[in-house]
Amino acid sequence: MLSTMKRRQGNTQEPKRDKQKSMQKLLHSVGAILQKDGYKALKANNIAAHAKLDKKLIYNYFGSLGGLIDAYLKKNDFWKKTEAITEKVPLTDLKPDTVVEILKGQFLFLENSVEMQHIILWELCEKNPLLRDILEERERFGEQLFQLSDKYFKGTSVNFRAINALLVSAIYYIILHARYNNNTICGVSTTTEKGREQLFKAIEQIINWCYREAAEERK
Amino acid sequence: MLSTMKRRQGNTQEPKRDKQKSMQKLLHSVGAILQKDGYKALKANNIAAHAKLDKKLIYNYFGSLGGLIDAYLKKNDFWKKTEAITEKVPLTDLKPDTVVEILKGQFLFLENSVEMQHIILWELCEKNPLLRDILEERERFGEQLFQLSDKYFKGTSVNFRAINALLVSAIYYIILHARYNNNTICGVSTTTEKGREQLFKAIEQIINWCYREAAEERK
DNA sequence: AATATAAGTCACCCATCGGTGACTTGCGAA
DNA sequence: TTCGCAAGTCACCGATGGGTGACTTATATT
Repeated sequence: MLSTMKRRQGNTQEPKRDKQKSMQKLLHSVGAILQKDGYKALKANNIAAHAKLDKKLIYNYFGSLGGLIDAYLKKNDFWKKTEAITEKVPLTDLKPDTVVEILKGQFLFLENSVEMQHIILWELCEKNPLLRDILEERERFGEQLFQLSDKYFKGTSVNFRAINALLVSAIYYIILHARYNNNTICGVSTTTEKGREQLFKAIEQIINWCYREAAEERK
Repeated sequence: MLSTMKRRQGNTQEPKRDKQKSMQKLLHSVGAILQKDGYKALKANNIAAHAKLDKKLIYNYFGSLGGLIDAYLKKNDFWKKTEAITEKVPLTDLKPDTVVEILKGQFLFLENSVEMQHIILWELCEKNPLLRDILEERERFGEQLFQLSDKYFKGTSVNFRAINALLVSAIYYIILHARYNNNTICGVSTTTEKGREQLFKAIEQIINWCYREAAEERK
């Protein structure tokens, strides 16, 4: 006992057989593969090879391939990643500029997060209760934001939630579309800086129209 | 010779070995499977089983599984299916109501065409030159429409193409999303009649804002 | 009726998939 | 130092994937 303690503390070498570390490696490999090749590449052989472990360990530790992937999805709260966007903006009011900033932030975040793209694509392609949980969490967070905007639109003809649903959906589709099809949508390039500016400006305009319309009706 | 002719004409039975018919069967099965189970189910064994033919014929007639699928995509001009939506509307002018009708039509058509949903999903998931061709054809057709709207928006701050790019993208995403996730987006249900009405109204409002803004700026 | 050829059938190849039983080996406790 | 057990290895399973060689059979021509 003393000898093993000594050896562990004496040199920095870690034990070669560490269940916890192996589990972490597998979970990490799920994320890496998801990011690199998408959810379709999440195969037992792939993951084990990436983690440089035997695939048997997937079944020893997580029961099944699905168990490992579920564990990965549970561990990483993806909605929190999107929540981080709104950390800089104040959460007391929801002025037009703030809304536009949040939507732009969503666009830029999603554009840079290949992993998030794959998860959204995954949600569109397959029925998975865990993926639905992620979506519902995201909805709950969004609802908090919308409650701040209610004072502007209550009693007006502007359905601010519906308009944002359209804009958020548009952002999602456009980014997914741009992954493999670098052509245009309605003549607007989705991959160039110029096209993105056009889209941003359109979003800004729509949001401003919402607030203007609501203000006019309330006069 | 006479005997065979007689047999063919005498009874209505067709020859059992008909290359053209077998090819048609295979092509038709591609469509049927695509509609029923999506592009992921387009396997050689599946298609052959559905057509009640040996899978060898796929390779005899089309060279490969990909060749068969490509032949199917070439045969069916999918953009023409979406074009049919606009057949009822006049193509001389593009008033707000007409644009709204076209967008609503896109929504309803896509909602009912499972095959089209699968093709759009396919476009998002995989790189395929033939699928890109379909998209480009669709773009060319859309551009014809937008040229009719230029007189309203030229020289104004309204980028009508960008706003329509957002709305069309939103429609696509919302319908794909609704396939497996019957929850809400930004609090708006995507599967109920009520939610759809909210979205339609929002689309209508945005389009009207475009024309109003352009008219005001031109005064 | 005989025959050449195209149409269609069938068994089989190899790669990959998720998953497992039986084995070996390193670690920690006594 | 010994020893039990968990950690890890490895060969292998059945199912399924795309694809093919060699065979049989129907059909049109002579």
